Amino acid sequence: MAKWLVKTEPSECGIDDFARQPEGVIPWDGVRNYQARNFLAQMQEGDLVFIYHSSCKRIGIAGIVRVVKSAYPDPSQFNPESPYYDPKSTAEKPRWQAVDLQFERKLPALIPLDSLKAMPELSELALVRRGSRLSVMPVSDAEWQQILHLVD
DNA sequence: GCCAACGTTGGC
DNA sequence: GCCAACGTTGGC
Repeated sequence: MAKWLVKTEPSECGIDDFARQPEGVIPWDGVRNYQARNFLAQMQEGDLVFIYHSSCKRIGIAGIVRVVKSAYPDPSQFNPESPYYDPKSTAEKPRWQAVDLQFERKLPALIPLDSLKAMPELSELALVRRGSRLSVMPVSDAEWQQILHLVD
């Protein structure tokens, strides 16, 4: 079972949006970066995903969700009304993928970005690399454990 | 709100 | 294929 991290603005869709409907499924769509998309496509049912809050007051890892449906063509790419509409995408050759995510748990406390940056064990994690804008990234088992040790 | 870093686009 | 211009990301 692989592990991942996704960035999100909590004003758009944060861990509390998952917690509010713990049985519900939230499509993770709108990813429009090829590297991030390639990681999305690798996600398997049952994989665990850190939810990272960016561009907000309290930046950091807020909780964990679970992949409940592996990659499928992101419907928003076909919808002219959507901000994620991509006119170059076709049903035959969709460019973008989405997965479905479900609430797993909130962390006992938010893990601030500063704490993550301070850990030498995480220096390879794209999240803490200078200037990294990757919004979907793999997390190794070792990194996952190191991160959880900060709060569990 | 600022701005550095980055990814994408498009002219050549 | 190069690279300048542009738009976006995201921490501060």
